[in-house]
Formats: sequence, C-alpha cells, structure tokens
Amino acid sequence: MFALVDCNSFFASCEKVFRPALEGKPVVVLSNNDGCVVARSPEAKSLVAMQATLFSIQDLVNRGTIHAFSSNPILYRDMSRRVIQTLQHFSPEVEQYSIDEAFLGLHGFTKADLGDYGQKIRTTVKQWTGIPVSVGIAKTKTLAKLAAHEAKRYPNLNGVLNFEALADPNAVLASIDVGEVWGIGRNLKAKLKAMGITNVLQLKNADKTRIKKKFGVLGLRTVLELRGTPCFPMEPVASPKTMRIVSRSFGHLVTELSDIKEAVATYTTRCAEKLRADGLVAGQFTVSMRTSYYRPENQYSAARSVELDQPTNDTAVLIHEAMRLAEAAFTPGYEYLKAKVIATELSPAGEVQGNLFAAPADTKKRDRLMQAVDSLNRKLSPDAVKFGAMGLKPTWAMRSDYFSQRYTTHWGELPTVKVMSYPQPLPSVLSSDSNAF
DNA sequence: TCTGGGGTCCTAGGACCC
DNA sequence: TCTGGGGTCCTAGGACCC
Repeated sequence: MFALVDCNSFFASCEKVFRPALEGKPVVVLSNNDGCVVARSPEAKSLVAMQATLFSIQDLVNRGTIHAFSSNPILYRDMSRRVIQTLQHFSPEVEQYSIDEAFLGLHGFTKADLGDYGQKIRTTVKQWTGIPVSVGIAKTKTLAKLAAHEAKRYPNLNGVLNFEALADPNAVLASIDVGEVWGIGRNLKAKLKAMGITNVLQLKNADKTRIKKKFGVLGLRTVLELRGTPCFPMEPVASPKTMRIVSRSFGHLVTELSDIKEAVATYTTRCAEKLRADGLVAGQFTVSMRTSYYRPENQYSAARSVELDQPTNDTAVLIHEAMRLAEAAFTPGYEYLKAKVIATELSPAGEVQGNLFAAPADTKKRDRLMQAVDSLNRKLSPDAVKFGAMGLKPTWAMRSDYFSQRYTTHWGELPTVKVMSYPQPLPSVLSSDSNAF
C-alpha cells in the first residue's frame, strides 16, 4: 500500500505560516520575476486563475483584496524539508517526489487502520510544520495520487481518502476526468478523447494492446496501475541528477552583450554551487539565450555547448567557458528576455577520468578555494564573495517586489513576536494553532 | 502592458558492430 | 525472385511531472 501526501497550496501555505494574520485571507505566490500566479490559497482560488499575470490582478493586489508574494524558494525548500522529516516518523519508506509531495510505503496496516493513520499524518504535519496536507491511500502510486486529488476536492473527507475502503471505487473513477491521471498531460488527454476515453474508469477498462501500441509502455503501466497492479515501485533513494539548469528571465529586456555576460556568469556561479553541493562535476556545459516568445517579430534564440577537457565544478573554469559560449551565441540587434546555462554529462567528483591530452590541473588547490568560497557565502550572504564577471550592480536582475523573508534560514530574518504585558490577552500570533514559533 | 523554472523518461531512427 | 538476424550506442524530439 502507498500513501501520497500532498501539501495544499504549498507555496501560499508557507507564506501563511509566518503571517498568521493572513489566515482565512486570499494569498497568491508569483513565479520568478513576479510574472504570473503559481500558487493560490483556497480563498484565492475563486478570485484568481492559475498562471494569471501579475498585471491582470494588480488592482486586487493594490487594494489589498489579494495578498501577493514573490517566489521565495529558500523558504519553500526549507519548509519542504521539515514536512519530509515529519513524514519519516510515519514510515521507514519515504520518497520525496517533488517539493510538495511524498510517497510513503505502508506495510503492516490493515485496510481499516489506514484512514485513521492518514488523519494522524495530516494533523501531525499541520501541528509540527504549519502546513496543511492531503493524503491519498491506495494499492498503487497512480491510485494514491488520484485519492489525494479527491481528498482535496471533497471537504467532508477531511483531507484523507483511503481508496481501498471505498464501497464503489469504479463510480469514483468514472467521475474523474482522465486528464487528472498521473502521466496523462494535455496531449495524451486529447489523443484519448479522440478514442472516446474521457474519464478514468474508461481508461482503466481500455484495451491493453491498443493502449500499449498508441501510448507505449508508460501508457500500459498507467492502465495496469489503475487496475491495482503496481508498476511504479517506491524509490526512496533519489537517483543521481543527470543535468543541472539555471535559467532566469531578466527584469527587463536586454540588448547589450555585456549585460548578458554578467547574467550568464551569475547563473554559471549558481550552477557550479549546485554541482558542488551534489558532489558532481560537469563534462559538458551549454549557454543559451532567447528573445520573448510573446513578441513574434524579431525572434531569436541560440545555444552553444562545449565538451570540457576535464570535467569540473570549478566556478572560474566554468565562467571562462561560459563567457566564450555567450559571445558565440549572441547576435546584436535583438531584445533578449532570458538566458540559461545547463551542466550535463555529470559524474561524481571523486571519479573523474584524467584526460590524456590536457595538462593535469591542480585540482586540490582549486577545490579548497571553492570550498572556502562556499563556506563564506553560506555564513555571510549568498554573494559575499563573488566573481568579477558577475558584475557589481546588475541592471538585468529579475523583479521581486513582494518578497517575504527567509524566516527559517537567515539569522537576520527570523520571525519576531511582540509580547504584550501580562495580564492582557495573548496576541493572536501566540494563540494561533500554528506551532511555527 | 504581461505571460516561470527545473527537471526526467521514452521512442524513433540512424550508424555501426559481428 | 530474393536479397538475415541480433544487437549497441547516440541523438533529437516529444511527452510528462511539479
């Protein structure tokens, strides 16, 4: 048996934990660059569409009807870590599937227990982290995902649905759109519709050979999972990354090569930090840049790659290569919206094969330098020590006008509590059910 | 006007091997 | 008229996920 624990409106919920006054109020979180809405609290769902642009809801934000926040990935990652840690109390088998979801392997429970266990998971996560979650329980991962989806849809389920305890599971499946199934996206949904398959029960009962032929093994596995045959096992140990990407839109359109190079150097620095944190080195490095898709006139995009003589995660080496790639990809006369760097052909840092034709690098010394840079930046601030190529004052930096605080990861930004003198009533912050303080 | 970021997996097809 | 069988490796592109 599997449980899927899914955080409700995750990013919006993270912001609410540290702003108890926002309880019951509509909150949205914006994408990078304050572009569009990527998370909505339940109260915001009727007011704002997913992916609505900030521009289109600016009035509601200005009037205070909706509380908007810029993306705060450091906060969300840390809250995610807390949720996962909490879940590890409930099963030895926890697979973090995304920033706001995890599968739990459930053995040794009778079917009747599981619904109660789900409720216990839900209340504990809420109490320990402040984050509301939904829990779906079933014999396969695909069904557990659907169960969690249903648990959100019907408030009377109190956030938990044990699919195996349903009196008539097929009736439930018939009520769910086939596009809700894990692995069925926009394109496959359209293809299935053309075959007359629009709800989950129809997909479950579809002809296996036909599905295999049209949708490959993934489609077949999905059908089997709907029938209760597990095809996607627990994967508690994350498999090593195959690529690392850093890409950002600019705060405004950029025309100068010098600005793009600064941005690329900055992204390369972030990318190298990630590689070092993962203990990986890159064998190939790619830089790309493009204009806006939404301006059909004067479109341009280009990418350049390099095979590195010696796989590395040394920021200076990667910036050196990245600058050459950026120059090669750049064509003057365009308004650039976005740049991206990609590290591929990743391998563990300790197992690098020497290059017969390249001079051996003094990597020990370089490694120590990078370690020193990383530890200074961790202690002080992310760019306390930076490379000259990153520029001193970026003109291209992304917008982030509604940033909250790194409440849980930065000494200078911890939440503060104002305590009023006894015997006045406790401020609402302290009496809220959030345990965050 | 504004319209995100970061990934993984599978398949088809071509080149090549014996 | 018929012209094998069984593989591996690589890449591009398309699909999906959150």
